[in-house]
Amino acid sequence: MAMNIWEELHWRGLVADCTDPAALGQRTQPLTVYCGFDPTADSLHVGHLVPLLALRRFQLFGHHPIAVAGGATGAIGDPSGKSAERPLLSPEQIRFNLEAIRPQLARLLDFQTSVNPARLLDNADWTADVRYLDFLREIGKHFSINQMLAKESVRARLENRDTGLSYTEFSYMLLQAFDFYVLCRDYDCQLQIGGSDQWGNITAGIDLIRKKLGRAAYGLTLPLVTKADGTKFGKTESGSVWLDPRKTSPYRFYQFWINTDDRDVIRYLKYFTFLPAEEIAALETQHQQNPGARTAHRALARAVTELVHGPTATQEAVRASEVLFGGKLEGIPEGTFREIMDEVPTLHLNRTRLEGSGLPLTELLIQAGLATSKSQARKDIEAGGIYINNVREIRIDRAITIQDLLFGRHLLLRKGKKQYVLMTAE
RNA sequence: GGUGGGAUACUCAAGUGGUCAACGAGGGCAGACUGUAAAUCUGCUGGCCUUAGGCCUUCACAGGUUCGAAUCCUGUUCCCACCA
Repeated sequence: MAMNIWEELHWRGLVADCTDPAALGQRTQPLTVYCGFDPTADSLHVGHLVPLLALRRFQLFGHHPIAVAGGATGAIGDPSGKSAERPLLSPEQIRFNLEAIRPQLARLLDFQTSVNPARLLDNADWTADVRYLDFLREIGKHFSINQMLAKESVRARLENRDTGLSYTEFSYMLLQAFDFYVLCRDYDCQLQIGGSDQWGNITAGIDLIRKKLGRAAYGLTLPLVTKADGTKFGKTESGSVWLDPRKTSPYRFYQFWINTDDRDVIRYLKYFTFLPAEEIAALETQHQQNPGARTAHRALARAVTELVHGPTATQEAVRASEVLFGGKLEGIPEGTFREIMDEVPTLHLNRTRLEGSGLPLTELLIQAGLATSKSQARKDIEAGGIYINNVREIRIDRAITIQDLLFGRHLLLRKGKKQYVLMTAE
């Protein structure tokens, strides 16, 4: 049976809230839907995938998606969900971030299809030249301070006397409402989606549209991605998981998904992949019968990595993972090492340092970033947490020499279960 | 402006002259068990030295008292509470 987008979003658990589920659920006509992405960093991260993929889901069901890169809103800073005032980004930084984010937004949407091609817009295009007085008269007049103060996102900040809220960030809501209004007026956009923290901003836009255009517009928020252990989604020891392969390699990206908590994996398959319901149901059955096989984890990691980094990079990430976590390194051809080098963090080493008595392992660990100090390195070795070429090394006075190199040039250092650094001696 | 209280390691939080590199909790790292999961248990968690152990630098900042200070005194900065 063919589902519509609303049923699709529901079974995936992607509807956190909706302004008018009845009206939207009955709509069969294609709809124009938008979501904004502010250039707060020089890359999107995994948290952005939910709304971005949601746009794609709308597109797959025949609707018209618009991704808005927030050149204007990014200059102000959204206070929603933030506990403290953020420093303003410099114009150069915003421009730089914007250019980095655009291709990432473009990558997951289809701009070629003739029926409902995606659009990528920048809200600075219709905001930058608006004069302050005009904005206050045309837009600001429609906003009631009382209502704005009542919004959760604002109230949370006002209740906290320490952090407060600047007029600038307070105004963010108006800018986003203005975006929705312009998109509705010029592109017939009637639906805005966003994270659940966007509810206040979205409804502000809906109100503005009703007052200025006398039209009905809708909002739908997506759930905040949670983790079973209560920690924040999208973070690892080394920080955020980015979509930019230069900031988070495809290997690390793949590993991030592989390491998903058992309790979250099925939910994530629904959130982050386009796999059909039957396939996810099958994976769920397999997962419940034999969680140790990690079939669902593999499917999740592969699918998401493919979406973001493409099949080739995914193949390499899978390959690297199989080699590194497959156990013994014996019998692995050198060519595989070369492939892995692009995926795993790699350190180049001057060959002469390994000659003679060699380089102390403790120092090497520091250079590789696997230890912060010599004593830490020593402790890790003593605790049995250090592996050379996947063989545990417990001698703290161990030195690395040319004899340790695989194929005369590679050395695989490992700390704990899954922190690998590949070293190459030249 | 007045009075009182506070500032301790990644975070919270003990410690009020020596036994303090500093209790405890959380977090982090590692180990065991497993499945690159969770839970549980164990060890580590300022730096340096090859271990017992030793050395160096830390308790807001700058000085001082003392054989000896995170702890006492003086000044400085910043926070909080109450009163104006």
